[in-house]
Amino acid sequence: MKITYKGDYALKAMLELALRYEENSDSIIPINEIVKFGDMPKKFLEQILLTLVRAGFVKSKRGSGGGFYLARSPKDITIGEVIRLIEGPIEPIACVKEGYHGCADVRTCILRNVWQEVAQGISVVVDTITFQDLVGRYKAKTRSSSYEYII
Amino acid sequence: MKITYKGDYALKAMLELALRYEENSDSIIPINEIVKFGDMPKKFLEQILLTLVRAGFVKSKRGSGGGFYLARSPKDITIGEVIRLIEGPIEPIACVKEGYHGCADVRTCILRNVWQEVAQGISVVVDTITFQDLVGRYKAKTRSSSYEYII
DNA sequence: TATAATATGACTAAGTTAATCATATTAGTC
DNA sequence: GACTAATATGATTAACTTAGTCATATTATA
Repeated sequence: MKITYKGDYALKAMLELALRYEENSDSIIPINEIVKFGDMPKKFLEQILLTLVRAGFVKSKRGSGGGFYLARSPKDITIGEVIRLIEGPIEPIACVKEGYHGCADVRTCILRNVWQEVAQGISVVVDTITFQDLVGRYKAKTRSSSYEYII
Repeated sequence: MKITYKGDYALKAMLELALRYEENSDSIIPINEIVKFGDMPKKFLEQILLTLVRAGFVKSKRGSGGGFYLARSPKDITIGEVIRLIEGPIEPIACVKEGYHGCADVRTCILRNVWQEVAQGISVVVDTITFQDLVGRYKAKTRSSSYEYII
């Protein structure tokens, strides 16, 4: 039931871009700034951002003055989409065969149903939270209790 | 968000023991019988059963005529307990420091909250389903649609 | 043209998973 | 009491994944 650092980094990077999108939807964020807040290895983050770019969540601009920015509004991107991109399906176990109809054995089948229910439980959370929501949470937290914010 | 084969095997073995417990709570099941239904490598399953024994879910009897059996009634064991034993905490990311109060950075903290919500969603499923429930599902399936059962 | 930035592919160390192998121990059965 | 069927346990391993690093190419701006 684990998420990898890759997924954690991807969400943190997206959150940073979403925060900047809020300020100014045209601003381009160099990777160094994302690294600065997220405490992530730069080269690893490059790979992750490349994946996000290819999937159409993020756009990039090369050359000096270049960087990354959200391709869509934060309110139109759920964290579930990003998690699935980086981590694969949220179902704990995928059925091995494509286009299968029922499992070979009832015992196996019953456990598959459980995994589907677990996936449902996860989906309810991650497919309803958008990056807009996270930005909102961020603002609420920094406004109401900024003294908790340790640099 | 994956479960490993180890966890899947553990649940399948427990389900088998629960089915047998239903029939006769005193019966001892040799590992070969568990293997037969679960399509699991025997030696790997031995390791898993040993973990289940040490954790108190299962008891074993050595020697000829020996085998494994549930230590408690299936209605008193949730699948969440077994999942946690084999896979570790269901929280997708554990907070690094013990006894921490708040995260070092608000962005990180917000994502931690999301993981907690995901864990909650998983918990609602796995901590309410007992092996008794799985036995019930098994019976319902084999009764109502036994023709789907392919050997 | 120099430079600041991303793009991309190849490579790698460390850890995890899913086992296997060898051997010890135990408890019935003949 | 020897034999055998079974679990107990530790050591080892192949394959895979994770979390990176390294080297180099490309691009755009100043």
